[in-house]
Amino acid sequence: MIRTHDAGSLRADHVGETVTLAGWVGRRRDHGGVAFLDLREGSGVVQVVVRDEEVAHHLRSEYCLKITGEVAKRPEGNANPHLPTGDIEVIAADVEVLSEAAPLPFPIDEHVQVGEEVRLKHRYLDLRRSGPAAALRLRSQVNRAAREVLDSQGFVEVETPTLTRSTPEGARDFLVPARLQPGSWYALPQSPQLFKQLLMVAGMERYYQIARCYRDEDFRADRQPEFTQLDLEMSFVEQDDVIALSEEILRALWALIGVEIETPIPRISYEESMRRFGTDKPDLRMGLELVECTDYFKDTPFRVFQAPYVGAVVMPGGADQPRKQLDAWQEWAKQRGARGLAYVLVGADGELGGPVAKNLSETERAGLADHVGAKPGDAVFFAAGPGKHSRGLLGAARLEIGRRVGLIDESAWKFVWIVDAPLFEPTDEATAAGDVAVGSGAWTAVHHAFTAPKPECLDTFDVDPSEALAYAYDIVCNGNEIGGGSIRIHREDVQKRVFATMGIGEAEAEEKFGFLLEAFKYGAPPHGGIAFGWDRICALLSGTDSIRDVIAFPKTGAGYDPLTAAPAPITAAQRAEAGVDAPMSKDAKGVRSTKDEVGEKQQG
RNA sequence: GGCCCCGUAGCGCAGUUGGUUAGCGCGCCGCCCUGUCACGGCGGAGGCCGCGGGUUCGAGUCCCGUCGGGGUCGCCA
Repeated sequence: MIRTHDAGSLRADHVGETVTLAGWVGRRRDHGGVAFLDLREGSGVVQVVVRDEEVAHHLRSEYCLKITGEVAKRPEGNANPHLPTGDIEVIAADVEVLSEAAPLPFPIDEHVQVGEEVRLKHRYLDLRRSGPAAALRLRSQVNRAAREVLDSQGFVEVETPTLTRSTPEGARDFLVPARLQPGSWYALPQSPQLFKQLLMVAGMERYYQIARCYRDEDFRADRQPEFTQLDLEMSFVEQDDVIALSEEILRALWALIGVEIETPIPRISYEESMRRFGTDKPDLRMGLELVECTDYFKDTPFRVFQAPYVGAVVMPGGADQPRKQLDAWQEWAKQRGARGLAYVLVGADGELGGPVAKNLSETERAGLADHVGAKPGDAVFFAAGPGKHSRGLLGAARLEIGRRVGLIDESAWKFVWIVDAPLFEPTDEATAAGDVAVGSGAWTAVHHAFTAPKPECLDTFDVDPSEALAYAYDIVCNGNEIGGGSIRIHREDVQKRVFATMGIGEAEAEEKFGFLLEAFKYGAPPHGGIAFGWDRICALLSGTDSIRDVIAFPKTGAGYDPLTAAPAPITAAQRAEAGVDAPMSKDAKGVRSTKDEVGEKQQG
């Protein structure tokens, strides 16, 4: 090693030692006869004193230096209590410039705000800053902690292919041309789902992988075209086993930031979550639940409330909002595809105000505040219409209210399992939104096509798909879904019935998943697993809103990498060699259309 | 794909009702400074106001389009 000590590790007991350090010039304070350099490297920062003005004068920010000198106690009154190394300094005897630095595109400084675009373009400089660097180091610890838990439980870490056939999650695939078979393409995996099930058939019994996944969809703050899952699968287990293991992993992760998760983590059913919070990923850092009003308004004269579902959510202290702000709520609702957000204001005297109030009957008005739990001074927002949509709107309103009124306990970590989700949902969105039972055929898997029905639904799931519950579980933290999994189908006959319910014929199933169905013929063990959204979990642990902050080299919203400028055009020669333009064979056309159809039916 | 916000010096931003030579802070360059720690002082360089069109006597400012970034809905285990 070029250095003898880590700069950040030096303390008062090193005083008198001669050390050699290597790192970067942070801030420098040149007083003419004496200059102070903040030498920064992975372990931290230490102040170096250079008394030779000839040496110090030409040093610049981010020069990479090797410094030899003696550790000295700082003169009386000159200690810096803000620095771990603040009691001492290194008196430089020799300064060697290992590497000069050009003027920087942005300052490497803690307290200077820099735009994300320029940071990503020079991400290697961004990562010299303590915040971004800490995020990557924490992520490394997260990986280690998970591996320790899984290793102690006898899990086998297996790498699965990234050049593969499309897996059936339902997102768009990234495709890679196959040079040796022009016209045929690999797909990058959306997840290792099928491979991990095959590993169960293979008798690995306990598999895990920190797996890169690829989905070609529109991106968000919490989405990247390539992202990471902690993916695992276990044989001979039931839901409780996977949940127990998951909780052990989560405890180990949150312990890294000094948080103890209480286990068992509470579980609520999908139905209950939708009813109380209007979402399948409730943020339990705040109370304020939705109030069912369908029965309350069953004889209402107000036409808007003559709907299959009417619900409400209270905004504490919302009655004194100016008209402008109440109008803004209407805009807010319209942005989410609703017609508006009906509201009633409860006056200080208990009298109801707002445009909706006068449309209600005398009795309805009398008992309303009581029914929804509103106090004088509160506002009550209503949504009426198809259940799913209305609940979704109220659920979003609940969160928005929480943010505006400050109901969310930002210091809390609230975990919850969402269990007993429906196995299927109607393919037709309009029908689904209307909550109207549909007759036959058009069903799609809520989770994915390999999720087992709960044991009690095993006989009836294809007779009455709307009532069938999935043997699935999602883990939610502070309103973020951070993982989800299921017990899988391991019987060929059940798998075929699920495919049939989804309208996937035998030929299609054979074409698409023939290798899996074949595998299930040879003594497939019962198995189940879970996948955690690793980027999101790391972002939560780092206290950042964007997963880009916990990815070493992230892409922008358009899937562009500002650093390497990928994706980039290819040459004509590359095109020809890759076989991108190979004519489509008749066969290929057939395969393609089958694919499209299946893909569509398996959305969600 | 829809909607909202933002593009002004290397970075962060200001720029009035459309009106002379487009500013401020940091950084950068030069000189000075022996105890600073977001050191300080003096001086200096640095601009296709994202791009294209339009309105106007006159556009950083108003209008249309476009590109880029961020957010959000759709989409997405």
